[in-house]
Amino acid sequence: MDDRLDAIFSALSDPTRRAILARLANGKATVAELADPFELSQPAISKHLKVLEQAGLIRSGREANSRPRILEPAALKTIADWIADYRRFWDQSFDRLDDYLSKLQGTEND
Amino acid sequence: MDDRLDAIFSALSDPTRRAILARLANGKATVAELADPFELSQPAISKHLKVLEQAGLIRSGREANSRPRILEPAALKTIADWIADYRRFWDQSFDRLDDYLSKLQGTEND
DNA sequence: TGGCTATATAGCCTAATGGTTATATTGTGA
DNA sequence: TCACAATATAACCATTAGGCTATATAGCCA
Repeated sequence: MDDRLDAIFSALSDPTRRAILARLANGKATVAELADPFELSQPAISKHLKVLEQAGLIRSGREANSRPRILEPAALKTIADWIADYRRFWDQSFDRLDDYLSKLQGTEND
Repeated sequence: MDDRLDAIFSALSDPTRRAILARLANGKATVAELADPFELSQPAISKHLKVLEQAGLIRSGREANSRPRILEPAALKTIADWIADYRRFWDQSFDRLDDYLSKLQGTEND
């Protein structure tokens, strides 16, 4: 688990990779499409994609001639959960919020 | 802002540094106390602390002969906010939750 | 099948990271 | 003030990361 957190946080520590994730939040995209906004070489982008994929933040698809990437939200949830343990330090209303969530699960989520 | 995110995510990508934060979640601690659980040299810990401090995740105090560290939650909130933009991808009840938060701000937070 | 398109891999370079030991700095208290 | 305790800094080393160019691979289509 420590290793997963290492990989995910490390992957997110690069602005190019975060920008790639932001792009993928709008839907799947090919490597060429993902590379387009940057002044980096294609291999550099492929490397970034490999880092993201190994961290579990994205997945590769298969479509005709291309290998489109899609977002893999579970990895982001992993670190969101990690951060949640610290939430009480900055969010005073967190306890009430947590109560609400429990109720929501019990009453509406069926 | 990109630079801040870089620094914070990068600081969090190391398990030693995350363990240090976890320790500081229980309250302030001296460098010696923070170093104790690890088999690392004292300078190695000081380096980690410097990384955490430069990322804004901790602060140094001054107390007699020692320089105790304390948690600085704002930096964690910074990345929590970043992740929040992706929350919809894994949390279906997020929209309702968001509504609730707005109401909470308006009615109870005074 | 041959060539084009899309992407991946290899090999190289430089800079940054994380560790070490040795040493400097700073404050406390006898 | 002197010595010790707590911490920081310096100098060094090995590994990793992120970039590049050149080249390999894989699938589609004429």
